[in-house]
Amino acid sequence: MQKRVSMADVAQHAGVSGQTVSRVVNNSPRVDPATRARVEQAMATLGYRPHRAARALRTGRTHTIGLVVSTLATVGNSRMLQAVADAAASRGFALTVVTLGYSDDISLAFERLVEQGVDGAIVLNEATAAARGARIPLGLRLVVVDSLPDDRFVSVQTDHAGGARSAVEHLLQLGYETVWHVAGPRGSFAAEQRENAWRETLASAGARVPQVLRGDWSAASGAAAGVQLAESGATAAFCANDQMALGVLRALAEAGRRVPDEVAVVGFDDVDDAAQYRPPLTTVRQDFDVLGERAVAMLVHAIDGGESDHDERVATTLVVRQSTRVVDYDAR
Amino acid sequence: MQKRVSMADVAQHAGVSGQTVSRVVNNSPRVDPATRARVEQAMATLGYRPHRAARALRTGRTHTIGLVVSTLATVGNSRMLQAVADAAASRGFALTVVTLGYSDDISLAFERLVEQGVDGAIVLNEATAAARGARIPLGLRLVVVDSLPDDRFVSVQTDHAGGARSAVEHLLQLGYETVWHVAGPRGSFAAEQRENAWRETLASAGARVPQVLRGDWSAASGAAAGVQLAESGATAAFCANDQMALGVLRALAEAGRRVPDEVAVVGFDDVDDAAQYRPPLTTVRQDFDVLGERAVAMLVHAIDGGESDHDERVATTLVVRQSTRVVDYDAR
DNA sequence: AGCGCGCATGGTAACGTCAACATGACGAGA
DNA sequence: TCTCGTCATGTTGACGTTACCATGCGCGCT
Repeated sequence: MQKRVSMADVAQHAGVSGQTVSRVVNNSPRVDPATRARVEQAMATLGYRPHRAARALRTGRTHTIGLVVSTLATVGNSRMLQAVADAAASRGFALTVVTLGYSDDISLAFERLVEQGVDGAIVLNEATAAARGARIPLGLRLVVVDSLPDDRFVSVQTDHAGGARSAVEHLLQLGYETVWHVAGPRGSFAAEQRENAWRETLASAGARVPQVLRGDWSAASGAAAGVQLAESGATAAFCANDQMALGVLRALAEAGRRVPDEVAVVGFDDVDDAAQYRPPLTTVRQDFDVLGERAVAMLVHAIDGGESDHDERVATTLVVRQSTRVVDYDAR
Repeated sequence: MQKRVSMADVAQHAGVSGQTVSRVVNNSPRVDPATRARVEQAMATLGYRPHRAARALRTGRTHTIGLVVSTLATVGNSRMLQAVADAAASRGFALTVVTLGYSDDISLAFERLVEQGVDGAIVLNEATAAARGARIPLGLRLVVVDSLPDDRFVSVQTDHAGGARSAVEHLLQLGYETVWHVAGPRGSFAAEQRENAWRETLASAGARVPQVLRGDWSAASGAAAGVQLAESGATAAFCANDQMALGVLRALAEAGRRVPDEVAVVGFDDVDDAAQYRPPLTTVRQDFDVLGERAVAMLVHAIDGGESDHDERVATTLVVRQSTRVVDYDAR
């Protein structure tokens, strides 16, 4: 690796001072167009790249944001990661990823981020409770995705309640007398929101509220819930995510229940695979790209010293496929 | 944010020079145990954290590695990302993620990484060809996952050929006269390896080699291939990944073919969901954790100035589930 | 003509760290 | 006793950048 090109090199080559080069790099208006052109020419010739570490040392800003994520095993988290990565890149921010691993200790993740000198971080975490209790290092700007509102940080969330309501109402409108629910794990904000909305929608429609079944987002846990659904004679089920719905579909098939003829199933997320489940899954689409984009936008705004906005909410869309169908009264 | 604690502060508090603090931080042996204890005490009291940017500026090492990934839409890539993140964290390296987006231009990704000053990078890229042509910036240490050997970088790969062979042999041993193949996209190293091994295994068993079908790793493309499989009367199919197998399973079901009774299906990857496909999928397990761990280990070794090792290969395991079964000759 | 002001540019120091060299104390061997 | 080597520690400067202040020039106004 030959010696790296510094501002001083560019300055000498262009016959100006280092300070002027700095001004060109930072788009300062106080530069004569002719000089600017000369400097830019020199930068191109020498292949100059600003040195982020030096800049960070001087300014205290690293132009790097962190992403704290509990696990990438769920497809939703992976999709969010990609959305966040792209949004950050388009703003010239680097993204560094920290996973929680088995430890639920989010404080540890914060420590790491501070040490790495990120300007701020986005938290994507199932464990709402953990985030609440955690000590947030002073000066660490935070945007939390899917969390209870908190005055220590700004949050962005999918409209889980609205999405769940649309799913349950869809099933009720098709003629089912009630809808069972396969919920996500306790302590997950998203899971709680979806479950509550499911319960409330049933209640306000005057429908019976069955015992809630609970999984951990994995397809395997969905299958376990599916066995129970089959045993309890459920005719319509709303699953808190698509992967659990996959497990439910398999369990129902093993129990000899046909979907949608005997049992209707709805998921949440609309992951790519959902259209290829058997049968293709009716589900509530989350717009991960918008969610990631908003999270980054709000974080960068905060980093630039802007006021903390209000919290934001992103709408969902119900995607109807073949796992739900109008109840055929004659056939029953 | 109050002023950050620097070495000078610790030095003053402990009554030593900054240099001695530096030595303590870097575990230099030239420090008296008593002094070391005093300095460590001071660091703890003041809550000192080394400033990565300053260190990077001085040493030229950022203790950060980059991950270049084409997309996170495939479950395999997400799993790799998690494995790499954990392996990097356990070595005290930060991980920054760069996605390629729509552009196939990996040189652009390299530029970004160099600018961010990473010490090295791991490349996870479908587009083998793109990586070959790309200009690699001088001094950027590289470990490429799943690529043709190249003397400009070290590589780690799953034993795609071995895995594919075990899948095809499994089917042949069950009694099928031949095995169809749903391949991954052209230009993907992994896809090519699996396809070639499939072809060779059939050939050396004296079996007919059917026309290859091709997808793009997505479940939707698998479904398209599944339609063709049904039309051509295939009785056994080996899919280049699990997600395409999911699509194949649905297409076969729609065409009225029962799996495994009429058609046997095998996948590749063993993603978490595969056990909940209908029927549960026989598949070739890739050990993503080992793959990620090895990639990081080799990269860190290279960064520390070690010699480039030979390329490495990680073994696979065939996981037999219900999508394959011994051919029932009587029933045919 | 003299004065002040806006504008382009330059000089200098500092961000926190670490490598290289310098210093000083102490003990062993001649 | 003198010298030399070893070890713990201190001093200095530099990595590349930018904030702050200084400089000098030209122009318009009194």
